[in-house]
Amino acid sequence: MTSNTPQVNAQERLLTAATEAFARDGYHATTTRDIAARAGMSPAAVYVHHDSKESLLFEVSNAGHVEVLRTVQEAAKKADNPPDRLCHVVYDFTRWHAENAQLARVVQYEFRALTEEHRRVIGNLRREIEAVLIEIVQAGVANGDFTAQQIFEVSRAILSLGVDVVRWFDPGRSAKGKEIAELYAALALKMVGHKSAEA
Amino acid sequence: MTSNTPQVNAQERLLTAATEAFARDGYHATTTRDIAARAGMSPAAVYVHHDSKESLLFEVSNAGHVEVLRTVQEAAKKADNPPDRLCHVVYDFTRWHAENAQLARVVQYEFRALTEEHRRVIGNLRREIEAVLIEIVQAGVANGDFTAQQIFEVSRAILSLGVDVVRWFDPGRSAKGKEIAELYAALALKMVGHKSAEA
DNA sequence: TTCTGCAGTAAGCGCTTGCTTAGTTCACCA
DNA sequence: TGGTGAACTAAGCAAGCGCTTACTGCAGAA
Repeated sequence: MTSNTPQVNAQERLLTAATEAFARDGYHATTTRDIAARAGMSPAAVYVHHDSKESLLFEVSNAGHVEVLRTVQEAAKKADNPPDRLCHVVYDFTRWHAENAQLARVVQYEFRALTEEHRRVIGNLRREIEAVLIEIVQAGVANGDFTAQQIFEVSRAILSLGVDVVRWFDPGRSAKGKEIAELYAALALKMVGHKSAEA
Repeated sequence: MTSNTPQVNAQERLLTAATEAFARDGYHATTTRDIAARAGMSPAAVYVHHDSKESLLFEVSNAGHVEVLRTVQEAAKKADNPPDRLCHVVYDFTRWHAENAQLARVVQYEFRALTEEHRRVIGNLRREIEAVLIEIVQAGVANGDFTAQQIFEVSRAILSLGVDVVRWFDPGRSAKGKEIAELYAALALKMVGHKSAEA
């Protein structure tokens, strides 16, 4: 790849640059000049492809949330009994947050920087993501696999584990994402009161 | 209290104003003019009492972390067997995050806005807070109360529950802090593999 | 060869930022 | 009464912000 060959198109390069910058410094501490420099362009080039700094954030956040939703929805299809479905969802959810640390950081920490309208869109995606987990816990309680009393609260607590990974995870120094994901899947089973979840 | 009577001294008023503003908008989106206005002063008055915007953040963050550390240390003294100590620590830690939502938000979300030097100070406090939990889990595993294999990882996961409360907790609409704290204490017992933790 | 339109830039506008300066007010004390 | 120091402010500076404008270079169509 020679110096003049663009690696990918400019729009995609800007989204990658924005993700890196927002993850590193946070939305408000990132300048449009930072983003442009990371993408190898002049500050004005940002506005050739995107309406505003906030719309750049929205595109990143939206893409990230869609990825998470798709990830948990597909995980939920990997088994048909609640305990195994729960394990797959928690495992994939957690692993996604560890292995996509930068994007995950933007997804989880920059919600409040969005405009009210964009917050509504992202809020709906978040509710869909939660719903996948809640539905599994409900099914497990209904058929006697789980003994949890407070379905919504326990579901949210399980998601908290994965979400909080982005706060402390360090790709270099932490355990591998797979290992954390495996542990959290096992913890999730215990939290919902799965029969054989005490080892 | 008449119009001219200051409610508390100016320095304290500024810290309260900063906490509110940082919690609402985040550090980088808060202006020193916001803070001054909330404290009922001119923008310049901030600098009579504090060196910089960042030092204001540090004072708030430091005070918050010290409160958390004291809270968990005192909770750990409320019992002498690991299961009860774990319950007290998780209960008080979680409840603190719910009932001090604004301060907790600054504590958990603005760490990266601190200077490197201040991050070191706060980092040490965070390690002390974690250590209280880890010590209890270790003691419980040592004496056979708990069966957890990965002590550090499980301890951090338990803290994640309380930390993540600040992301979704809404004093008006969520359940009471006490109820969440009680649930999380029970979940913590299950997570460490406490014998009678399956209900 | 001329025209069209898109990608990109240099320059900079209007505004806001954190913070400073020079000055005022006022309680307190010798 | 006059002096001192602390609390506070009006005004504003230098720098940086998001974003715009007016322009250039160039690939492809006519």
